[in-house]
Amino acid sequence: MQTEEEILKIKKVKNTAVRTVVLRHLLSQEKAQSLKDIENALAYTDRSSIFRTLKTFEENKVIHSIEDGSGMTKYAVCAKGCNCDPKDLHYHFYCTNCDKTFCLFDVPIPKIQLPENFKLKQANMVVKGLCDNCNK
Amino acid sequence: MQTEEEILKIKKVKNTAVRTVVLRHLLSQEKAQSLKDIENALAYTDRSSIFRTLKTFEENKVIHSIEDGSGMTKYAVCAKGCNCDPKDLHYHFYCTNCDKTFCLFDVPIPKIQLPENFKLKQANMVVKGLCDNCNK
DNA sequence: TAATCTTTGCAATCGAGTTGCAGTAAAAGG
DNA sequence: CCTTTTACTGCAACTCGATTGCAAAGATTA
Repeated sequence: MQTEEEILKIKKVKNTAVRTVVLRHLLSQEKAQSLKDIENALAYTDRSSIFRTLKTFEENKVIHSIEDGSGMTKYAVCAKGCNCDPKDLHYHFYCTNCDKTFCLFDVPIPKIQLPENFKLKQANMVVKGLCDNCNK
Repeated sequence: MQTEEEILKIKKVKNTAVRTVVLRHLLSQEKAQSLKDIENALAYTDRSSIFRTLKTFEENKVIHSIEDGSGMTKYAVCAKGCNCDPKDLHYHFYCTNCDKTFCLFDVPIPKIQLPENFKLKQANMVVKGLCDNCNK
C-alpha cells in the first residue's frame, strides 16, 4: 500500500493538511465515501475545503466519483496505475440494504458494442442488490 | 405502438389528465426526459403533479429512471414486456456533448459475475461519450 | 346525495452541491 | 531574510433539483 504522500507525489498534487487527511480517510474505508461521510469523519475540516479537495483529486485522477443513485456522489481512491480511461472501468456495487458502495475491481467489464459511430469515453456502471453481508 | 390508455391499463394505473399528457410526452421523445424537460414541455401542468406522476409510473413499472450523472434524474418509458427485472437491463448512453440520454435497448448486457453471495436486483449502467450525431 | 378516497396545484422546505470573499499559508523572486 | 505572488482554507451565502404539507377539486363508493 502506498502512503498518502506517495500517491499525491505520483499524481502531482501538492500535499496539504486537508488533502492528507481526506486521502487518508478514503484509503481507510472499504466503501466509497460521500462528501457528507467525509465531513462527519473529519469533524474539524470545512465542507467546502473537502469539496474542493475532492474536485482536485478527481481532476488529477487520485480518486474517481460514482453516481450510485443514492442522491449523493461517492468517491473512491483509484487503483494503482489507473488513468480513468475506458480500460480502467469497473463495476460498482450498491447494496440497497446497508447503503454501501464498493468498487468491484475484480469483475471484468466486457467490451460494449456501441451503435455505429458512438464513441465511448467513460462510464458509470452501478449494479444494485444485496452484498454478501446483507444476503443472509 | 400502444396508446397511453392501453399502457396505463396494462400496468394498472388509473388514467388521469396529467398522467396521459406526461406519458404521451415521454412516448414522443427519443431521449430520456428530466422532470424539468417535462415541465417545460407541458406548460400548464404543475411540477409537483408531474413529479408525483413520475413516481407513480416508476412504482408501477410504466417508466424507469436513469441517473446519468448530469445531476437530473431522467425518465424513459419501459419497453413492452419490461418488468424492470435484471433480465430487462439495458445500457444507457449519455452524450457529453449534446446532453442527451438514450436507452440502448439493442446492446446486450453480458452476464455479470458478481462476487460470491452477492445478489443482483437492478442496475444503472450509463455509458458516456459522443453520440453518432456529435461524433463527426 | 352524502361520505370517502384520490389527484392536483400552490407554496414552502430540504439538502447536496457550489461559489464569493477575506484571511492564512506556502512558494517564488530579489 | 523580506517582499511579492500564488495557492489553500474556512465561513457564509446561495443555487437548484427534489420533495412535502395542505387545501381545493375531482372521482369513486355507499
